[in-house]
Amino acid sequence: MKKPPKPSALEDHLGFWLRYVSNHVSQSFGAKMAGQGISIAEWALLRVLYDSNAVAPSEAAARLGLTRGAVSKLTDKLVAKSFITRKTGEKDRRYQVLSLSSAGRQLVLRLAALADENDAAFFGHLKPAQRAALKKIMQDMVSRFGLAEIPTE
Amino acid sequence: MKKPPKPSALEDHLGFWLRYVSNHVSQSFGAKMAGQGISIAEWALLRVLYDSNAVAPSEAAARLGLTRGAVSKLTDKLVAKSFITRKTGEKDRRYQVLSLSSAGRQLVLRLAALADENDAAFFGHLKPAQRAALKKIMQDMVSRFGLAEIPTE
DNA sequence: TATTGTTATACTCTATAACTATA
DNA sequence: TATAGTTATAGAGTATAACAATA
Repeated sequence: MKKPPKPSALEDHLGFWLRYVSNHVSQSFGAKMAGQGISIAEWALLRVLYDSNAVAPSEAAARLGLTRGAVSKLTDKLVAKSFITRKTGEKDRRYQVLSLSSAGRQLVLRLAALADENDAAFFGHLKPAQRAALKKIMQDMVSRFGLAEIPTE
Repeated sequence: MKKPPKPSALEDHLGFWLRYVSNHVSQSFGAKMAGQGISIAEWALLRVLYDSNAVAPSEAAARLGLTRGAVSKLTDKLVAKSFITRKTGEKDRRYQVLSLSSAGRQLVLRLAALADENDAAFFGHLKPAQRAALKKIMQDMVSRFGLAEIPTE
């Protein structure tokens, strides 16, 4: 009697476990952001603008790995919520200048605190050495494989 | 002069790095599946059916953390591709019985091999002890936080 | 009534590519 | 022509909830 081949199970893969945990961490984070009326993609854009205020949409798109169209829509939403402003460039009127409003700047501080909180809730129980090792492995992989796109999902 | 507060950066969070890597691993895997004409969600359903052939859609939905509606559509697609069959239950005609066709069974073997390949490509460079530690940490988190939904994305 | 599976509808997120205005 | 931003369209994936068949 021939026994059926036994293909690997989902749980045999490290990628499965990584995704499992990562999905939950992100969902939890997404829920915290949603509680503030902000999507994760919006958060990423806000965070970019906090670091270098006055960024053109095309530049933001490049940094976030999104299309200009996607950034255009994110911008619409954030402008509608008064967290950012959008002005036409002075020298070259094709460009726009995106900047955080002061409400936007405050929001980023609040969201960053939530991000810290979320990370602590999931990883706080690990020993510092474990956290460091985990981070190092992930960062190594990013450079080893030349992984490009930043997670915006 | 008051200096602006410095909120944590995206890269300060372990969750960010986990997602960064996980996204790439999954995208790569998804591309391999797509090469076989199968989505990741379809793959997950196929894999469930391989383990216990003759599963009701509602049961599959429960195992995968999807709605019955979602499973209904996945089933449509897989039946159309002749990888699974769908019969009405004999005892209780409300239930259906989903089973792999022999083509489906072969497909699962092929896909599982691709999954192995994908995992090896990303994690093969790690030392066995590192892989084990990584897996352990992830599994610990799953049980520690009672994370329920299996990743189907 | 309760449950299974189906389906109509909607929503979110994103991409592609055509379009407008500016250069 | 070339580039920035916009927008029309589409597609993937999923949920909600109403529905038909069956129990």
